[in-house]
Amino acid sequence: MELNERKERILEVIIRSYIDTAEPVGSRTVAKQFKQSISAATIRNEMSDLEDMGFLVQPHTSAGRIPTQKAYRYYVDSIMKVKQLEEVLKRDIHEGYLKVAGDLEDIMTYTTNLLSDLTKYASVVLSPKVTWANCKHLQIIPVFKERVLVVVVTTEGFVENIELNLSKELTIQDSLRLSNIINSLLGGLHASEINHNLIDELANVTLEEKVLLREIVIGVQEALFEHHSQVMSTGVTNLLDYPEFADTDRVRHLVKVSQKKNILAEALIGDHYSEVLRITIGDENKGEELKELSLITTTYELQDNIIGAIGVIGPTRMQYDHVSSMLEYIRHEINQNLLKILLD
Amino acid sequence: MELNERKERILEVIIRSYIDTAEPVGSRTVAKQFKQSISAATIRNEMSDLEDMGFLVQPHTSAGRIPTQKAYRYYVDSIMKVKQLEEVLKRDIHEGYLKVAGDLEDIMTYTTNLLSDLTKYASVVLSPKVTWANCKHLQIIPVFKERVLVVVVTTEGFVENIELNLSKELTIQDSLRLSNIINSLLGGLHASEINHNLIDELANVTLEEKVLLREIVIGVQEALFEHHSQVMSTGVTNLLDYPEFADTDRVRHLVKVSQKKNILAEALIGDHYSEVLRITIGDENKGEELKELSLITTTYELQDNIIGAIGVIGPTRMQYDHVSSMLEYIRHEINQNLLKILLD
DNA sequence: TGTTAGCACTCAACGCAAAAGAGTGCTAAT
DNA sequence: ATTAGCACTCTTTTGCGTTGAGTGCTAACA
Repeated sequence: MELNERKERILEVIIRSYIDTAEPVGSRTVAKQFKQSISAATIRNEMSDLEDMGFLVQPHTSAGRIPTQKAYRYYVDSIMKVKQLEEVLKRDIHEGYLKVAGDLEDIMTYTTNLLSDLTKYASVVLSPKVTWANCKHLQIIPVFKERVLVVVVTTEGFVENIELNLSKELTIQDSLRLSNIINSLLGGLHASEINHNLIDELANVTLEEKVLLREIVIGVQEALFEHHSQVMSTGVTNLLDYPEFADTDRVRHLVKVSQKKNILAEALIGDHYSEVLRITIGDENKGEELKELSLITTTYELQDNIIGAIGVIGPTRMQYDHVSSMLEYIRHEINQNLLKILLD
Repeated sequence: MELNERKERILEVIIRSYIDTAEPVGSRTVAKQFKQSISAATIRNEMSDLEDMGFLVQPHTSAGRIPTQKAYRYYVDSIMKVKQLEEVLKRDIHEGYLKVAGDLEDIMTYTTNLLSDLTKYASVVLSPKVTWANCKHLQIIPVFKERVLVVVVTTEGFVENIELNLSKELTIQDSLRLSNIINSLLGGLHASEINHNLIDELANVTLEEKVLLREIVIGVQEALFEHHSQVMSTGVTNLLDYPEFADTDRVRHLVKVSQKKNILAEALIGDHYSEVLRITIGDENKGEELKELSLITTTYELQDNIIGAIGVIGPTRMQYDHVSSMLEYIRHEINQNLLKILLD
């Protein structure tokens, strides 16, 4: 749906104002922004049109108008421009990353806090998922009786712990030998090539060891498959400060959402087609729980593979432009930092 | 401060009623509980006395009275009796633990949920802290360049990961050899005996290896020292249902507290003198943030060492007796389960 | 002397109506 | 097509009497 220029400008003013104040916007307020070049009455007519077109609604007859989700969508698609972050801010952020560089977990926590601090909304960060396909090295450590700990290290240098119960208790020697067998396989082959049959055909390995190896490989594969990447989130308390979350029911709902890591993870994963930034507004969100919120997400990469995502959750009247710039830059910083870890 | 029997009974009725309803209690309400054996007027006199003594306050002249923190303290110390949990409930809880037995993390999450579900308050669980003193086995795994992962396994079968940056990159062989050296030390000595000097005096170890060993031991010790035990918490949303948290400011405050894991951890650790249960009411809490809440905590043990704590956070008008019974029994269950893991 | 009935008094809470205020839609003039 | 003017609508605020729960005091009573 295309709008003529004046309608578009009016819509923009209304959206901007509503994002700022959370108050319905009246024709006079809009007129003031136009410095008397158009009268309030004209704007009233235009606003009435915009309402008919589904861009605005009135909470009640004698109130101003507020933007609909359709309006936000139009704003995000056609009006808003994502600016570069100011240099000062960029520098500050960059310096922050310098301090945490090197440690993946630190980068992730720093990012989570940074996002919620700078945007004043809630932030979600999905840390890289360790997958069997990237497995480079593996270490088996006996913990207690038949229980062992398998530590998986990926080619990117990420680490994951998996606890398994085997059919037999291992000595330290056993565990070293088994680790060695798997690691020498990993040295020559790609992890995905290691399977059931391959283990059966190994030479110089007793039948008992084969059983254990199979238990371990399958156990690890299953665990990694089921294991979600870590979801970190902060800043729900930021959201509580906005008037739309003034009543207790909304708060309760919000707190519950923030605790359901899986909902957040799902929302963050979504489909990232070609665009870098993905913005979903209110109902556009998959989860029922996020219908009254907006989400802006982006991904981060290592060697052209998407390995995680970061995002910001806010009210539908979110500062889309500002948050977008922020995410774009922070995504860039993360990519740089991950690369640095890899090449260091 | 001692109260005569009648005052004590009146105070008890008022506290019970206020815990139930969160409404100020009037003389007539109390009189009804006494089945006309005392008149409302007499109770009014007694209540006036109790107010002078600091056990009751009036929100305003024409309202009933509500208990002060002093009253709750008196109730907890001198009136309340901690009953045994009903058998049915005990059985349910026990069966729940059977399902998660074996995995420490599962036990902890189950406990957290159980506590908040049963009490309808918020629960906090401090999982066992891995300390150097209990270190039984240790495994060094190269991750990337100079970065290594050290996996620590304690005598209790708990596991902790520590990432360190060493001064030199290790090969897999190096890391195995270094792990072996430390593990053979751990085999003969108690972990606390391993220090700087001991490493210097080792035979059959090159100077370079000694440097690395020192880096590792010190790095692990520092990391374990700084590493807090994990804090888990649920059920803040439960608290939002109570009328005392109806206004938004309180809610915001509450949500913020629940997110500050360190405050919760500190509150849980506290000083557990001789008593099993520790009850702190309102102002008695250390943190400024908990001044309007009450806390009941208890510890759990393994082989006579306190290794963690569990607790419930609620409004000051908390069901002290009920929560106490609950905690007492759950503590018992945890102890049993940990012992089972150890002996399994 | 301790207990109780009775009564005047206090004060939050509730309901209701009037007033204020913000904003619209319509009409008629430009 | 634009605009000024105005009646109309509906929320919000304010003020005010009413209600009701609960107290404290006094005087009578056991």
